[in-house]
Amino acid sequence: MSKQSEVASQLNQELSKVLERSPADWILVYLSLAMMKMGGHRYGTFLDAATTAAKLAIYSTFLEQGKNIRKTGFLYHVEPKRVKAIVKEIEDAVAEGQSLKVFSSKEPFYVMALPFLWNEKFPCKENESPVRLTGLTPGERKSIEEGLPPGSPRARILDQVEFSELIEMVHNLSQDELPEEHRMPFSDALMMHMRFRLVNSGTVIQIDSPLVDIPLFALASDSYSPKGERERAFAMIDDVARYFNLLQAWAQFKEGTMRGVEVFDIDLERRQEALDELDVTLRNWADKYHTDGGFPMVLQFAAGTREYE
Amino acid sequence: MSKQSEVASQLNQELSKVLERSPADWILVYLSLAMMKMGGHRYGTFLDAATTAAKLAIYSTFLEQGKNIRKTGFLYHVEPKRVKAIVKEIEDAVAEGQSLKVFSSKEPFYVMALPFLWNEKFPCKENESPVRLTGLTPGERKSIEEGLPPGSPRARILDQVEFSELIEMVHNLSQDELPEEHRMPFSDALMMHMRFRLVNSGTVIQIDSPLVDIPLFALASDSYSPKGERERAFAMIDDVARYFNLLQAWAQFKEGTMRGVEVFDIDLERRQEALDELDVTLRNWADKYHTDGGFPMVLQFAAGTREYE
DNA sequence: CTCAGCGGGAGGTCCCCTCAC
DNA sequence: GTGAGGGGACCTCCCGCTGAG
Repeated sequence: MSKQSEVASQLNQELSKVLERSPADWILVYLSLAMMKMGGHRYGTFLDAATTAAKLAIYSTFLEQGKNIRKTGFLYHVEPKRVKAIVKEIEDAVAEGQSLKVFSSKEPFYVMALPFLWNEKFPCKENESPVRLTGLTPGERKSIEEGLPPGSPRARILDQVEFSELIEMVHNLSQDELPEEHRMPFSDALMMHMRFRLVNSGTVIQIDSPLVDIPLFALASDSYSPKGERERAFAMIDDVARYFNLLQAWAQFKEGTMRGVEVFDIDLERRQEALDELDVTLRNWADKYHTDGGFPMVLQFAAGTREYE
Repeated sequence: MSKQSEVASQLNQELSKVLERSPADWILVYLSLAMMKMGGHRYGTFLDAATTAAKLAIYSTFLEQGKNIRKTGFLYHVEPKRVKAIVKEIEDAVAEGQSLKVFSSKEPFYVMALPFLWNEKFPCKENESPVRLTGLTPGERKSIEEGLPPGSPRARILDQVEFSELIEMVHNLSQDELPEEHRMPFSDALMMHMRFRLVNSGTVIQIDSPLVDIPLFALASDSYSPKGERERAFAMIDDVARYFNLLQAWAQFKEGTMRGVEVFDIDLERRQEALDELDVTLRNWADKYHTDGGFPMVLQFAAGTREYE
């Protein structure tokens, strides 16, 4: 964790040279870090989601311009042919339901669905040992079991073949929900990707026991819920999306919307005091004006070190 | 403006079906709308910027994983070959300065640079008429001049050929700053794109006078500064980037950082009162703790209608 | 001026394979 | 395991062209 933070700050310094503080670029970078590094989405998934967003911007302009393909194409430097294809793609998606390539969730499907499928396909009965390898003494089984971190759910420990089967199952399951056009066939590369991701996210633990010469895999978390930095990363995305939504209303001069930025310098010894007071003040403000059954409102705020100018 | 808002809200409703409220997807959509529709960036520019952001996430992980190409590739389902190319690309960019494809500014270069180049290449002297077409009576010249909106800068009015020349010049100027690898040759498609964008952004006005059978072009704003909805759209991007930056510090449990969301319902008659009070309260809070020469801090907030759950 | 179709090239994302350390 | 190389499939972004309303 601390190593990650170090690298991150080092990276930020290097990037400031390259990006030269264009705010939109920073938004994209923050988002990619959150979705790929924290969420574990594929590189291609991020690109697809971004492409979809850009297509929606094109479609939006297409409607505004009175469904004029050529004009829309000129405005964004896109071929009329391509504009037409994009419009058709989106209209089909609206008509038939989900068929655009989007993130659709904070983490990839297989990361979230795997624990359930694991217990379903490889159940571990009360009186059985989670370790089912042949040629092991009860003592050796026990030592492997005890090698697991405390709090691990009671689930069977799989060998590489079983684990690969499970991954293929969960992959096929995730593909079932997708439309025919953009399903991905299962491949070794995909398998390795999912395996690394599951281990990296802490959902699965890989055991390289000296007792057996093959790697074993154990389920590490039963119901899926990220902790700590990962959990906050997801909350961050939620907040930013809502905040963006609020500011968009503000940018359109909609009534009942307000935004503000307060820039100031503070004595570090009073910083925590100030933040605590801010928290209380805003809660009181919201409480003061709250009316049951009233118009739905939200206030978002964030305070911290000023890095931008 | 109102037509745009109508279409936008109609679009939003359609999109909610398709996107199924994944917050990261919404962030991308908001960003694409702001950069492409408001900023006037090309479709390809948005895709390139998003790709660059994803590459940076890969590079970041590459460093964290001890410069292990293969592992990085598995984590994001990217070929080792491609990882290597991405790493090289970024390291070259850091070493040699700017060479990644990014937005780099809120609006494309040519939109901002054109007014200056216009006055430089086609100066309009004090005692000359801005209209330089042959075969027009002084009265006809005057009627064309008076057709311009008030507040237009004094600049020569160009015919289609001159305008195209000017566009090509500003395009070449913008390409000079780019590295050799990804320069775009000038093309008719690009010319039409820039022409539509300049007119659409209000920087240039197209005059289809009945007196002449060819379209004329007039400069509409001298120093470039967007107004109204466009101006707010850019402020919005700034705000979101800073807010994202603050939340990232919060997600990493950095000290002196705070974020909050207050959800409440309000009596519509008291809404404006509440927002005004909020504004004053937060300004007072910042003033209260401000210390000259202290630690740099920023507070951001936004309040409005709650649409998300 | 708009819409329609055709051609081509370049580069990227994906997949698989082998070989040496 | 890792690095480094080969291959091919497919899609998308760019460019150019011509012809029908």
